[in-house]
Amino acid sequence: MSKILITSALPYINGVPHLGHMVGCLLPSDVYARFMRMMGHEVLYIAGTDEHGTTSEVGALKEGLSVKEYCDKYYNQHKATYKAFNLSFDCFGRTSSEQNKEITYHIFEQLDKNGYIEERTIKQVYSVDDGRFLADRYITGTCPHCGYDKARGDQCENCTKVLEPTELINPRSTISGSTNLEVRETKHLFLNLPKIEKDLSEWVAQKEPYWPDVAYSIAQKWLKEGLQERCITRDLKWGFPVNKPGYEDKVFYVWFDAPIGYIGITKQWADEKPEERSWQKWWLNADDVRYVEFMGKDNVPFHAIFFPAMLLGTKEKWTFVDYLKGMSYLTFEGGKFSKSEQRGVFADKAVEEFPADYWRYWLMANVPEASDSSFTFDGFVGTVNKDLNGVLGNFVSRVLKMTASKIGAEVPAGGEMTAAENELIANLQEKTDNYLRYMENMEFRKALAELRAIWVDGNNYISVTEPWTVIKENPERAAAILRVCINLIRIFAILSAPIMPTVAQNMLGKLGLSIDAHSGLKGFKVADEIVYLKPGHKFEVGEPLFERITPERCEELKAKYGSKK
RNA sequence: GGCGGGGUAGCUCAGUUGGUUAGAGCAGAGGAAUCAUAAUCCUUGUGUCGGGGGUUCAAAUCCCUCCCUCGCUACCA
Repeated sequence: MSKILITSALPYINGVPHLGHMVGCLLPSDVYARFMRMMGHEVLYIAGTDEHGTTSEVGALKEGLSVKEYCDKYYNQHKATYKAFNLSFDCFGRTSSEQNKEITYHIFEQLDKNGYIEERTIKQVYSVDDGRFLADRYITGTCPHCGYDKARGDQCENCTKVLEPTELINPRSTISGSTNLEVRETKHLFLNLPKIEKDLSEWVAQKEPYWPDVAYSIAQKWLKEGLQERCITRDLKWGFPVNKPGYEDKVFYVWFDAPIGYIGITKQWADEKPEERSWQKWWLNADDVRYVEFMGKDNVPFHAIFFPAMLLGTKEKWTFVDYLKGMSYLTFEGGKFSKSEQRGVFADKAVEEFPADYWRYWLMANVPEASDSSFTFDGFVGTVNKDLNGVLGNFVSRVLKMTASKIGAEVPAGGEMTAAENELIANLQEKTDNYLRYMENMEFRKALAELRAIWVDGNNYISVTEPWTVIKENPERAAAILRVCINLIRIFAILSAPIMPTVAQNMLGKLGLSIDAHSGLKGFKVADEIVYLKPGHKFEVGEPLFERITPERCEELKAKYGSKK
């Protein structure tokens, strides 16, 4: 057993996550956490909301709430949505917590003490009417290159040219529309990344064999171009006030305290039961911890470069990421998810339409590992009807109904294992080994393809052995076949549990078992598991595991969620 | 503009230390079976591997170039 620390990139507080967010980091991290627990490891699985920054302040303004109220509201919404998706966090915390403040201050003090913090005076656009400095992105104006009148201060979306906000013609505040803007000087703190660069390069270099290509190449790219000093403070109200004399009216940049949030949230978790939990055991001088991070590809530089640099600069022995799983994006019916355009399925609506496990299965089977992948309702409906209803659900149904009607609602007695069973066992063992290996390596698409192939073997076995025919002349043999099939249901449930926890429990429930009572996945031996349930063990047929989705329903969904522009 | 990912069957995607006839699932076609949710099982692929050029006995894979697409580009997070 080893200690596995798992984090998912922290979703930003503003708004409801859509399926792309779910599959980009939250869901795969949950599947991995559940899997590693079933493999017998000590897992700590941490996530939470990322709350600071201008975006929350503006969002709160629009809703007429204080920033605190705004964040409380959306924090609860996030939490409820993830619960509905069955995400098994050990703690779902917040970057605005007192614990995170404490650790952010500590890390800053260490960086300052070690000479990595610099004071710089910069010029920035100030909006007099808004009473705040504006980030480049919050300034809109006419592009000097192409004349597009909604160009942002950092880049023109029309001609894609990178801009300075001062280049814009007729600049105005995106927040209020005010044109009463002026450039003011303001003093800020910078993290001296060039001074840390050498240590960081050495640290990245030793990671090469372990990181996925995407993550490693992105990290290399940043190092190759050379790091610049990075501003870590902002002129805002919502954030942790900077704990350095002369900076009391400024806060830390959201990206400074957000990754520290992983540590801060771990402390939130520990503080719930201080007598038995310790955050340091996971984060400081914790040689026995393997740390795996999940995130979208846009987040890789922050996790591969800036966060490790911050930790290196403290000269303390923090837990650094061992494996960085960077995901590509999920598109919706070939386009982007867009809340403003009402395109795409958002997580809270998704679980109102179908049980979470339908989504969990489809998303994990199509997770964008190597490149962007595309959600389509046709694909989703096809998968639910074919894989879940046809292959898995129907197998459970045909086995239990046949046994109940022809023999009785208990595991039948009699008969022996034959060559057909030995072949089945060998076949399943090979596929199970593959499945476990893929899951351990976080190759989720391959893992799910293998899991599906395992279910297919069940239907294949029953087709070949034809117990419905055999029972007429050789009831003993039919009993042996159906006994194997009922045990297959249990095996399928256990193997599927990390991906579809509720379905797995439903399957085991039919057999009068609980998910907690199984023997785990480590060293899973099909030959042993296939004789686990003995003759006489009662079961109930119950309701079908899944519901089919009709073509009409599919069309309704497409219309409802804006598949057609 | 710069950098990175991707472009493979009708659809969603595997596949590069260069090597027989390029694969899977779905969809389509044919068949088997009738225990089961009109479910299942088997069989079935004439693909300019984005275009062009090059290296090589041999290229989806390596090199050059062009096109399309997604992302990043340090003050969105």
